[in-house]
Formats: sequence, C-alpha cells, structure tokens
Amino acid sequence: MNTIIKEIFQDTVITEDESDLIYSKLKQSSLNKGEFLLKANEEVDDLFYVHTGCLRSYIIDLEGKEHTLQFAVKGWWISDYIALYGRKKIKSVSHIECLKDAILYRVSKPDFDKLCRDIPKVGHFHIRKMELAFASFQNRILENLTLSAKQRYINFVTAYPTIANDVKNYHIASYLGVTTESLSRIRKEISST
Amino acid sequence: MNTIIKEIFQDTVITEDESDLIYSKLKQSSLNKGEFLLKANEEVDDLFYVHTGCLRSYIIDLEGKEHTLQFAVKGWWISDYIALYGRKKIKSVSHIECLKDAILYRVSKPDFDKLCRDIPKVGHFHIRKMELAFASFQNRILENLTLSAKQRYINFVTAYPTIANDVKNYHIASYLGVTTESLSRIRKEISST
DNA sequence: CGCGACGTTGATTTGCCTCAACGATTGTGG
DNA sequence: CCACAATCGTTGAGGCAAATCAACGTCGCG
Repeated sequence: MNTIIKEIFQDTVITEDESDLIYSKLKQSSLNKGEFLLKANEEVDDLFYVHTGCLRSYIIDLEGKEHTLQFAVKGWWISDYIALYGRKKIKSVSHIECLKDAILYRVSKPDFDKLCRDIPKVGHFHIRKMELAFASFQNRILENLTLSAKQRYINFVTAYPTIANDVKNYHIASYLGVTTESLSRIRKEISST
Repeated sequence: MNTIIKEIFQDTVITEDESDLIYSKLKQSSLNKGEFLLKANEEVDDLFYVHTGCLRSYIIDLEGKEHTLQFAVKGWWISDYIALYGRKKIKSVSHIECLKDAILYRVSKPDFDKLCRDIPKVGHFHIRKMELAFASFQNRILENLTLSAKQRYINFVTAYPTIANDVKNYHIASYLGVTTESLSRIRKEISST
C-alpha cells in the first residue's frame, strides 16, 4: 500500500482500493524555508498534511504584529481553519510560512469531505483527529488564562521540544503572546535556576 | 418526528427509524440554578445537549481562581472535553455549573460514537459542528493574543448578548481572563462613552 | 430586617510592553 | 574562506494595563 497513505492514517486499516482513491485526491508539494503556503486575503480551499519540515500559521494584527496560531510538523495538518471551517466563506486571514524545508500533501476541502463520506473510516479518523485538536485547544486557552508567561514557555518547550529547536525564539514568543524581549528575559531567568 | 431530535439536528433530514434509534440513546435530565453537572476529578463519559437554560464549564487553578472555558445555551453541547476527547483517559478537570434552570439531553460518548458510525448523517453533522467549534476556538485564541481586555469584552457582549444577560459579571470576567475589579472598571469606562 | 452575594472604587504593586541600543549568529557574495 | 550585512537575541530604562489588597455600596432573598 501507498506509504504516504499509511503514514497519514497511522493505525487505521485502509484497503488497496481505498488507498488508491484517497491518493488520487492528494497533490504533493514541496516548500522551501521562507516560502509561503498562503498569505492573508487569498482563497482557501485546501488542507495540507505535513510529511516533513515545519510550518507555522500566524496573523498580522492592526498594529502589524504577528501572532502565531499554530506550528505544524510531521503528522500534522495545517490550513487557515478560520476561513476554511468558519460559518461563512471568507478569504484567508492567516499567513502560512515554511520554517524548515517541507514536503506536503494537499487535498481540497470538497475532496476531503467526499472522502469522509465515501470511506467511513476516513470520516471516523477525521472525527478522532478533530476531537484531539479540540482537547488541545481547550488546553491552550486554559494555559493562556491560567499560567504566567514563564510557565507557558516551560510547558511549550516540554510539550514540543523538537518544534522549539526548529523555530526562532520570536516565533515562540508570538505563539505564547509575549514580546521577544520578554521571552529573552524569561529564558535568562530559567537558565539561572 | 421527535421534536428534540429535530431541534438537535436542525436542518439535517432524519428518518423516523433513525430518530427512534437516536432518541433511545438520549436521557433527559434537568438541573436547577446552582447545581452541578460535573465536578473536578470525576469520571466523564457523557456529552450534554442544552435544550433550555444556561451552563458554564470552568476550572479552578492552583491558587483557587476560577477560569471559565465555555458557556452553553440552547443548541450547544457541553462536557469536559479535555477529559472526554484527550489522548489518554483521565478524570474530569472541569466543573460544569448550572447558571439558569436547564433541561439537558445526555448521551454517552460510546453511544454517540456508535450513532456517528451507524448513521452517517449524524457523523457528518458532528464533523460540521466540530469544524465550526474549531474555527471559533482559533478565533478565541486569536482574540486573547490580539485584543485588549476592553475590546474582548465588547466583542463578547456583541457576539453573545443573551449570555451576557444570563450570567454574572464575574463569570464573564473569568471567561475573558480578567479580574472582576478590572471588568468593573472596563464597564464603567464603556458606559461613559 | 439583616445577611450574604455581587459589584464598585481607591491605592498600590507588578508583569509585561515599549523604545533604544548593543552583542551574537547566520548567511551570502566577493 | 573571509568580510560584512542582515537577522536574531539580549540588555537596560521607563511606562502602562491589569492585578492585588482593602474597603465600601447595593441588591435580592430568607
């Protein structure tokens, strides 16, 4: 069976025919560090599976500051979910930037929806993925409400050590919601303990 | 057809047989203001559909402070999603409190999963619900990163005017991540403009 | 009426931001 | 392979939004 299908669906058992059908909807694309998968105010139709590399999605606020919504590494999906999943169809609000040379598999939302309908296993897989994401979103909101910047940083580095290595500190800062200067001071404080 | 099934699934077309099957898994329960659906450190197995009334889920941090994760009114589902959807099965981390006399319909997660499998429409309905929730979670994270407490309050009241009426100010404060004192000052400032 | 829950106000503190300058590191062209 | 520039990270001084601590109105209900 196709190795990328096997990778994406992990321990879900997929038949040869199903694999072929899914594969026919995937389009491989590669991206180099610094390139963009998406910029704000574009049409969004696709989901992207990250096979290798590292990306981040972020928005730029009215004052021109960046705020990182999500990092994505091997095994993760990334897109502009606000635009793609929102109640009304809108243009993209996020930028998606490649932080480390990446190989992606793209699938359009309509194709993906159809796969979920035609192959129930895919639908169930998707539901499970969404549920996990749901739980971790709640966790992130909770951490934002509950913890100090220092503790959020420690948690981030603990939970995602590989991402912490792959990305710049100011990317992490903009994910945690602090300035690079503050993060620098936090790191200094931690290293001296 | 059963009116509650019709209400829950809105514009999804459900047959009589399907309706009966779904209904057989639902258990009605009512809750009075001040009562709890769930407290921390309990088993969590169920999802709750809110037919009438108003509830909130919140966690209590190490310092004893409350942080509201979610409000739920008619048409919403509520549970301890961190416990119910997380990677590993854990006891509840949240409290779910009734803020306004409520009528709920409870369904166990296993039953709900089975319904999603046996009735594809239900699965697709669930996916769509999750996608919408996904988008609004991203939005909330974004607002937390981007906006001032004042602006977040204005957005909350604008987006959920009925909830804002049904709940105490300190519930809203703990949802926005500010103290009641700060929210009070914010409200004062707004009223004078 | 009186008590408890809720909301407001004031004084002070603090965590993080802003602005500015300066090291350190990385990458690129000569 | 070095030189230099750009990018990234650190440090300092000062400011501000929101937290903390404390006290006091106000409302609803037994």
